[in-house]
Amino acid sequence: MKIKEFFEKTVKDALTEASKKNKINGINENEINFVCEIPKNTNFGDFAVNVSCVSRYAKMSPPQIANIIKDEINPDGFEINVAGGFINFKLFEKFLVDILDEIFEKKENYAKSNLGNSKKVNIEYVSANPTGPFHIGHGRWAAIGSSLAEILKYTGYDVFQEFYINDAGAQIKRLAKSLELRVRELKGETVEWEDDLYKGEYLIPCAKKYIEDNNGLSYAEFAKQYMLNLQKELLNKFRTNFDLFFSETSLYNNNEVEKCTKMLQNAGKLYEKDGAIWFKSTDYTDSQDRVLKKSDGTNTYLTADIAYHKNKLDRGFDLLINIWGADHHGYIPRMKAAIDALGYDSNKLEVLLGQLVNIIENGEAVRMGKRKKMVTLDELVCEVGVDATRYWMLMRSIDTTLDFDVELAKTKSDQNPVFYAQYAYARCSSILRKATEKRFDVETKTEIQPFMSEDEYLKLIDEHNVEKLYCADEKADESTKRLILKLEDFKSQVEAASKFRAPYLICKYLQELAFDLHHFYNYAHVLVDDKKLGNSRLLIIYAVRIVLKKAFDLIKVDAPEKM
RNA sequence: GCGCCUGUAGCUCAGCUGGAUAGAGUGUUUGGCUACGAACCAAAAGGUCGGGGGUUCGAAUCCCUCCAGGCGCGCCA
Repeated sequence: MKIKEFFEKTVKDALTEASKKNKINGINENEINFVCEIPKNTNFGDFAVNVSCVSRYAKMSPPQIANIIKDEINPDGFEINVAGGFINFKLFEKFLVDILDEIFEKKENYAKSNLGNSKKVNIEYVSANPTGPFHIGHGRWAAIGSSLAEILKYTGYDVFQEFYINDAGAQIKRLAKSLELRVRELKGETVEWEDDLYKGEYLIPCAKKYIEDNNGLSYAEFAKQYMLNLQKELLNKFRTNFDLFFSETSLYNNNEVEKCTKMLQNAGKLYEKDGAIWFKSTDYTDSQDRVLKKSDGTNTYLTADIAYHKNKLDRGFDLLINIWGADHHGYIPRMKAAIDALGYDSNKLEVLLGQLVNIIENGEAVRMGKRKKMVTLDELVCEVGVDATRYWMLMRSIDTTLDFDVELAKTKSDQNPVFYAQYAYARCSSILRKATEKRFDVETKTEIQPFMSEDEYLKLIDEHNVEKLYCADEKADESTKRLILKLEDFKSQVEAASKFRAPYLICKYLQELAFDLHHFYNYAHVLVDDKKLGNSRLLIIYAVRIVLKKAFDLIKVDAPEKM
């Protein structure tokens, strides 16, 4: 059990007891939820529970209530004091040792949970058109989707990751035309480009390949495959691995679009107007009805997408998570309407709306667009690296617009917070290496023997017997306690990241844990002569390293042994 | 006009299931390497939590309203 939950329960049980003894009256236990938190001012204690919320039922002042509850608690392993409406708890060493024990026992499974109860989740993200290279915005969805998938898996969901290829529709015709023009250009022709074509230079190498060997494929097929392969390569490099690339065209080939439309018709949700077929989405929460079949006989994007969502639901997923850009927000009601109209439960669709990424160049925001030259995700990754790019994309809540200053990212990449956290990991690794290496004593100018032998080290880790956490140094002891409590907090953070679909919480946690480690390092020398103390501190470093590694794994960022 | 998101330190952002003196990074100023990595740490300075109402013992947090910015409101995808 998490420490916070333990104290919440402790207080609640004490309240129940006090109520039984009629020391407190008038409470409705179901309505009282205590929240345990870490006081900002740690002089009060390590944890605190505010009991003021009881006062409105009990008609007593918060301090009175706090004292009554305090008397009902039998402190074991901690001490209690009351200040105002707060009951403060100060932990004894044993609590901290228990935390370290748990980490050593669970190792790379520390903080793992079954929150998701093996629920089958399909998470769909990026889903770009195969008409051009990814821009920086796609990088945000790739980073968030792939990290969220890791977090959900770690908290007990059965996760399936999917990429929807928008390979049908008018944009593919334009792509084919664009390739054709590039091919003709390469052959020496002078061609005329219409405004809505893809004039980006990325089609030139594609055209060269086409001329070399097109395998009998049409311009459309060739360009589609070429672009999709480029996208897959980059996703792979960006540590974003999908279980399935689902083609929109396949829905047409398998008649699924038509079948799905027919189902809507049978449900009485379609009508004809102005030569087009409309879906009566206003029967649900949409603000207007939507066209499924245009008057020229072709389907809209929505029509195939509805069939796609039906397909996903038919595959037996309990939950569909889609990551969409905020510009698609108006699309949610019509999709939910379609799911309900088909007889499924639209609550199974959960759309995470991510605010967009602004590119800042020379201090000005540049509007994104595929048809003009701009920084691609690939270029960015080449310049600043996968780790920094992923971290940058993840570290803010998806509710805030991300301003991506390309110049800053390129020239000052070592200011990226990811290095701060990675440094903490490298530092831990270094200390653990140093423990069994010979060292140089600067005063005596002699070599001194290693802190411990390899065998002793292995035995220490294996037995992980923490004998002495505290010394007489107040700063060292304080930083020790703080660091270990931060390790315990990882469980809460992973759970919250999963529950709120918020990978940025892991980044935030990494910053905090790294800070506590650096702080500890500054005040508490690890390899000290006091063997019991030194061994215990070495074990703390080892535990920190386990937790840092796991946090990095969840966001798919490297944890370097050296930097 | 309607819908969603945002407004907190010079800048970038946490905090938003209501609780003790509103936090971090960065920038500025200052101090700390002769033991395990100074890519670090410590200290100072920096705030009408966009404005105004309301709810209550208590509001950055909840409700109402106004203001400002972003995005959307297609027989585009």
